[in-house]
Amino acid sequence: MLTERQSMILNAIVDDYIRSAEPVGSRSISKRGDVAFSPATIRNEMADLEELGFLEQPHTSAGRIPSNKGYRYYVDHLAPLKPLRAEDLKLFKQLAAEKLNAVEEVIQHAGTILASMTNYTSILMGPEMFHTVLKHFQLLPISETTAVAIIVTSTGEVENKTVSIPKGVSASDMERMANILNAKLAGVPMHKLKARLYSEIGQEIQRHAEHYEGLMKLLDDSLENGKDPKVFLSGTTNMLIQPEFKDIGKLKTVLDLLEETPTLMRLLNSEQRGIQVRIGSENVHQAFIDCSLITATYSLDGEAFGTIGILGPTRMEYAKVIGTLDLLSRAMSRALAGRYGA
Amino acid sequence: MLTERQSMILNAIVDDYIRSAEPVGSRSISKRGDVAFSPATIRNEMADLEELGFLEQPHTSAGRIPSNKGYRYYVDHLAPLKPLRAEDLKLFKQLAAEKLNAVEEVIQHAGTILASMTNYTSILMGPEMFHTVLKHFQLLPISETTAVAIIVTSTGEVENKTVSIPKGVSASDMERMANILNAKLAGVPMHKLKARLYSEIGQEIQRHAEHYEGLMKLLDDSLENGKDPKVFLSGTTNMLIQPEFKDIGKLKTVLDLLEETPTLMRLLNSEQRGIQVRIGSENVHQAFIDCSLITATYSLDGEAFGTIGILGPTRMEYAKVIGTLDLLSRAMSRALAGRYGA
DNA sequence: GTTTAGCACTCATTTGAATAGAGTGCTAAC
DNA sequence: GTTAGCACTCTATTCAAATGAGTGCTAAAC
Repeated sequence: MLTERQSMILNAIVDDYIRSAEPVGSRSISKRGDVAFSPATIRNEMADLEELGFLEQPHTSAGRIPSNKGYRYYVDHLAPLKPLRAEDLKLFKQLAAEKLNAVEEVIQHAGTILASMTNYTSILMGPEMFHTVLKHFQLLPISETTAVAIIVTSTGEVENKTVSIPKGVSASDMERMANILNAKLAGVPMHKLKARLYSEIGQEIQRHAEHYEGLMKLLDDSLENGKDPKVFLSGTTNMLIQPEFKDIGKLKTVLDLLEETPTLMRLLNSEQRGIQVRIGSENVHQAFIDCSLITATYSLDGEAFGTIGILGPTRMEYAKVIGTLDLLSRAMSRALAGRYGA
Repeated sequence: MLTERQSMILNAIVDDYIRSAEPVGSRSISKRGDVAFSPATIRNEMADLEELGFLEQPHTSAGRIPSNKGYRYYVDHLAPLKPLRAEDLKLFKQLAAEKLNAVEEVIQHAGTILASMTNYTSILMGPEMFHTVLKHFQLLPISETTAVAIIVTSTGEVENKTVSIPKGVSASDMERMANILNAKLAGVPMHKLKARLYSEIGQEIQRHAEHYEGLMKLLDDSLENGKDPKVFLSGTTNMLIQPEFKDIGKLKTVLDLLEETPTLMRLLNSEQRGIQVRIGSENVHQAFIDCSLITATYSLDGEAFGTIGILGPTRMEYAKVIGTLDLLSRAMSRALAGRYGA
């Protein structure tokens, strides 16, 4: 689609623009050395590239900036990942070495590493609960009217929810319930718990206790939580240092969206494994129109998958970020592997 | 210290400035109606007030703005709290009515209400653990090498921590440990748990098991968490809409500090009960030099205290915020009262 | 003695014109 | 096909003048 030279020039422009955040002119490209043509020649090519939609011109007498299409081409034809700097690698090693026990700790730590290494905002999602199974269930009375339901999953995560105790249900009732649940539901995937509760536990409970309705309500409530993976953010304030967000309005739109966990989850989610780059308007959400979101997936014992991502301006250091995400997602998969059997 | 008239004028200036964020001149005060003097008279008083340190002048030909001392006077002589708007009261009623079970849910919800009502940033701190006592302890093996320690407090909060199992410790060992802890430490205040572990549980464990060192380490680790109250933020992006933070540098300083939970906790903490106003440099932390922090305490069954606070620019709607905090802290105390016995 | 009208003065902000500079597009020469 | 040269466009900068909000002071009015 593009000639060798056009490709080189586009590459040089994107590179330059990523560094400087200023429209780049023909002269500066010519001087870079890697494209040994005169400014005039480069100008001709730039005009063509603009016509093809890879470049844009803020105004007639300015240099060119990459369009979304331009970034897309750049990313798709990115040179092989360059190795990370030694100091960055050290951080990864630390992650692997550090004795982090719960999955969530690993994730959170990875998030801060990611944000500090890239100077962008990191968004990490815990593993989907698809392959996570119930390890232990407990129902603990706190007062006359309330109890705490505790769910421990195979990944070591502990979910809890306070529920109210229906009238007439005694502490021993609850203990029996918990025992039944543990016996019948341990090892069942989290997202199937509720269905199993009705299909298998229902009649059991009817046999053992009187307050069928109340108890079922209690258990149903107890299992309510813990299906949705959590979202961890780090480095949100890094957004402030990007010149494209010196406009506070734009900034607020983005930061506000970052607080909306459910929307964020929808944006991060994708069936696809591996690295994914969404540039500018490729992001469905209006608020991310000036942002690029790069995500990678990590796995937990090759089964459950989680997502790690970086959000930055479209003018993002793609090469570095993609390389970092790639390595970190592997590092995470490694750090998590084997620790938590299903 | 100030004459009646000076006081009125200062009041008018602060009021005006809070609304407009612009230096206010003698003329506009004169036209307000509540200070029926000519601009010239008001100018004289303003000059005096400036000399006394209550006002400042950005430059010679500008109006005056309140100094920290001016705000302080304003706050200390604030007119009796005006009643909230009907729609705001409705939000409070909702808080009380809604069936929120865990203390943390109540706090979090109160935080969002607070932020949306005031358009500032709300900072809420859970009740200090001073009067919270241990309700239940559990140690649950997850894999060969790791276990989850679960601590349930009298307030219904569930803390959990993943710990590694020392070599040679069996599942039954752990079960016995948990039983001992429950028997001996239930009802003990959270902040005393560790001390009691060593003073009372030590020899007990020595008698029952072989791996004394490993077990003590395990239990010590398990109790590590859960002493510190949590901090909840809401409406951080409201900071962006304040004109005083259109300077991104300043903004970042503040937002960065908001991410530092421990520092935040230190800033919020105070022995004092009731409402407290810290204006500008009265805040110890450099980052809050242009901010005011207003806090109120709520109680949980009259024993444990938590803090709710609002962070905004020094040019803050003090009357409204103080009124809101006052009512909300009472509403929270009410909403929490009686639900969670010690 | 207190209050106020009047007025000269100050200083930030706005406005507009002139200028500089970066970069382009086109043409003609190499 | 490539490049030097040049006219042209448009933004950003600079500077001076105009604007206007607001003050401080003085002298008159109450």
